[in-house]
Amino acid sequence: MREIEEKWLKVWESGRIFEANPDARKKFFITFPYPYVNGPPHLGHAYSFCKADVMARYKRMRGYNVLFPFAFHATGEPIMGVAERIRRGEAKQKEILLDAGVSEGDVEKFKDPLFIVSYWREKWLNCIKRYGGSIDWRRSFITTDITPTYSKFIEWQYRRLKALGYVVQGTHPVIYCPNCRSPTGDHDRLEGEGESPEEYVLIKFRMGDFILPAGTFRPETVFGVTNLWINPDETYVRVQVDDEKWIVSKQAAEKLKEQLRDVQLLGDVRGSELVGEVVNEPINNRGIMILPASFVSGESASGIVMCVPAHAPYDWVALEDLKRNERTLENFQIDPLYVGALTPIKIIETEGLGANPAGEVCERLGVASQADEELLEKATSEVYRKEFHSGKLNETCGTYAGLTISQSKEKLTQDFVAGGIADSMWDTVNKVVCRCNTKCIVKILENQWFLKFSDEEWKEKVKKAMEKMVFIPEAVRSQFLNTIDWLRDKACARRSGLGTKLPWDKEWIVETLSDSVIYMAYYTIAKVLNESKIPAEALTDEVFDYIFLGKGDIYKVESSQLPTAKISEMRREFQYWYPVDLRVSAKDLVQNHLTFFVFHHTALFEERYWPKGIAVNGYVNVRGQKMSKSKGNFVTLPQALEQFGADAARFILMYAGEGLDDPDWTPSDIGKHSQKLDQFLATIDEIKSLGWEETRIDKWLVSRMQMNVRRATEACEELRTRSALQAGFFDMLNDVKWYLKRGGRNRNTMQKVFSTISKLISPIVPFTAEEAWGRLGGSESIFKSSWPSFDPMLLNDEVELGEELMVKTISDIKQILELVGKTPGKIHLYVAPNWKRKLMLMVSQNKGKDHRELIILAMADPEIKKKGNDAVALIGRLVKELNRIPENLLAAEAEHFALRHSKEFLEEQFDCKFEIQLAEKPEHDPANKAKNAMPMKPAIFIE
RNA sequence: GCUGGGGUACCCUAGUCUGGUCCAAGGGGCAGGACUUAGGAUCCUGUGGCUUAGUGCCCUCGUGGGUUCAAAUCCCUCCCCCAGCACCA
Repeated sequence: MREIEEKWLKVWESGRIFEANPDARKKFFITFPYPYVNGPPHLGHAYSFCKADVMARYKRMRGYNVLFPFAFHATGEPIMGVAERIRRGEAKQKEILLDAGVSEGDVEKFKDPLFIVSYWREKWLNCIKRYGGSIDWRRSFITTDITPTYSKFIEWQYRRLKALGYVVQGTHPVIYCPNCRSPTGDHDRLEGEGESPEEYVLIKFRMGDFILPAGTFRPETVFGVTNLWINPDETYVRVQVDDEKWIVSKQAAEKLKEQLRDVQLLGDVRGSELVGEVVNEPINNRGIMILPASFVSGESASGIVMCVPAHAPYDWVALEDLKRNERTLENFQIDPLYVGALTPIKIIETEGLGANPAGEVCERLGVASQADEELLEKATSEVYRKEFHSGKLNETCGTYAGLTISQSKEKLTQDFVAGGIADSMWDTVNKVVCRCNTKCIVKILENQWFLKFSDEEWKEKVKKAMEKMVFIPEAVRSQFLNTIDWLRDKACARRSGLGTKLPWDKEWIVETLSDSVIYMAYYTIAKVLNESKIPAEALTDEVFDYIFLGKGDIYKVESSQLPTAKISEMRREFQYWYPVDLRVSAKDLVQNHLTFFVFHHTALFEERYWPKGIAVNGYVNVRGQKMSKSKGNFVTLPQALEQFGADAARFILMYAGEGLDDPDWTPSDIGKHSQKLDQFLATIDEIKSLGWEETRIDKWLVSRMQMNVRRATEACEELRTRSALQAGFFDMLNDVKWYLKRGGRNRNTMQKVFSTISKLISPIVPFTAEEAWGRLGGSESIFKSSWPSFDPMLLNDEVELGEELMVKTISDIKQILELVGKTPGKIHLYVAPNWKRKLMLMVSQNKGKDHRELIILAMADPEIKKKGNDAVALIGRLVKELNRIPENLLAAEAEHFALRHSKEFLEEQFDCKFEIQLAEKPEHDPANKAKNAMPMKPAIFIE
């Protein structure tokens, strides 16, 4: 197999058959997201890439001029991170590299980020080539200022976006590590994965000059507040916040400082000192008491919580606990009668919940005390869910009565804030800890650069683009549309890492997801840039404007030192290749990269250059599990190639899955499959020894082939590679098997069938297909031949039905033989008469009519009428088995002919004599079996 | 939690939109047989249970209900798995 690979790689390379230049043909531009080169390709890459390669090869054979380029991504933090860790001599990092196959000597060189990039680029390049990637390598490049022309391109992109108003400066809350002094992304966290900043509403309770802001997500509950909770053991502080004096937990004060507040500390105060004080709630100015609760944490929001016992199980239980806890009440000198008199104030009416929803649910679930955290969680979510979905605010809530919870939330918040009785602060619901082991907070970043994805007009444009786009599978469309809706402004610049500097603010580097969205346009000109060694300085904005936007006059693109011929060549390339016809990627990029890709295109390019299609696929599992280094089932592409070879790897992956499913790679199955390919080649070598005799079965095979061609073609169009292999390979070969079994021996037919199979599988297993094509007599690459076409003229229903009849009859005979357990001397077959066929068709065409009607209908036919009771009995049976009536029937004569024609074959199969008769006038029917004959189901008698 | 995709036999999977021909295609595994000195490869047969000179019965497509003459397929409940949820590639 290895030699075959080498051989064809050379042919492809020297024939330059994947190098694409504009010509008169229709074009097809397909791309694969350039990989981030901080490691070797793994099976996940191999899977998505192969899908793209299959499409590229398929389209070539369909007559398209296909451009499939490839490049390498290096911007961002991780590569810098690796270099940094090697520089610091981290053993773990070194081990990771050694594991990935880096030699001891090279590891040292990983101190240099540029070395890392070139090292992995080299590995990738060789690997993709050997894998059979049909790439035009002349257009390759590496991002970052390793390729200064690329940086120029990105600068152009951002200047254009800024001019359009799509890059703006703004403020934004992020989870932030005070120690690292930088935002803490999900993967940078020891704890709190998936947490995001949440905005708490702070309800302002007054206590003299001071405000105690209680944090909540449910501002409506202020109508049902009975008291405030404070943790007596926490430290609180008096602070000046902007122009008000607040009391909040110590931690809250620190957080507020990072949230664009002017915070001045005035002094500490123990939580216990606050307990027993009375505050005024802001709605009706009722005085309510501050009571102690251990479940309140200073870490969470303001450290002050409203108690709403009617609707919050925690509050209800805590209050009940407190009522019973005489010692605590005494300690804090709280009047037990006062506390005892606190009763839940119900503010939400929900069907199925009574006067005290929280209390009732707690009682039902058996919550005994505050210590029952698990049960309390359950109770909370139950009450919340019911109230949120079907609850309505009651008259306690004044003008808000009648609103549902979801309706009221936003309105209440707005009104309260406007009325000065509420404020807000950001925090995370659960604890987040940075990799450096520091607890993170929410910080509001200022003067950050954003892509204005929230812009409604922009969103509309993207939706418009997507309306016309092809999505493979179609199911992902809704996912994209959803993404557009929830997309908010996206920070597009960072302070550190590799990449292109924001042209107008060199402090910032364009963030990596934001510098990789329109580079497909760069591919179209990369050939010229690479081959003509065009210097970066020559690529001014005017040049790009002309090439990509058709703006300006080529003779006036003066700021550039470029010859006009080069500029117009690039313009031509762009105009020819754009738009991108299909972008192929795994499903994890849907909500980010792929959506951004459409956003940027709609912002920058003319409508006719907007992307035309996106194909999305699943994630490769290995032995049923998600691939991961820690599970020890991480498989790199070089390993797979070494072990199985390119075609076997491609075959398995493409057969493993399609659509959004996660394909599975199970090494033990793989050897089997690569043998299938060898076997395929071996069979081709045997064709030479066949003769020229042509029979009915040749017609059958050619007829069957038509449908398989059609199915395989349809599957390729939609990148359903599994189905393509099923139809184009497995089903075809199964038919060949039957053909041979039935005595098919025609060299022409076999040549035709095997050439067709070779073509159908060539996008998936290009090496094997080339080899097969060559052995079948093809003189040049199979990829220069054209895709097989479906020819309805070669379909032959009668022959196909005849074979179906054979298969069924054989299996029936076998079944009987098995039951009887005797060796057959002679087997008689009786073909059903035509009136049974008529009756069958009549019944199946009159579904829904009742028995009587059918009988009347049947008796109208003189031929059937003659059969009288037999016909009536048959109608009864047919109605019962309505769903089993085959759609296509052979006439009795055709059936008789088909069986007689295959008599020898049957005799060979069962090693006994066969007699084929018409059931209507059997010559020999001692067991009276002939009457059982049914169309497509001859009666059988075994002697 | 939110959004999207899923759960089919020993395993991987097709079928679901458009209900009936579905005990449910295909591949793998396993078992038996043929060929071979043997192993490998290849080929054939079998792979829910029962029953029978046949075209039959019962049980099965995550769970539990419902609609229908008829449900893997349509509707509802619940459970479980995967991806994404952003300043990170």
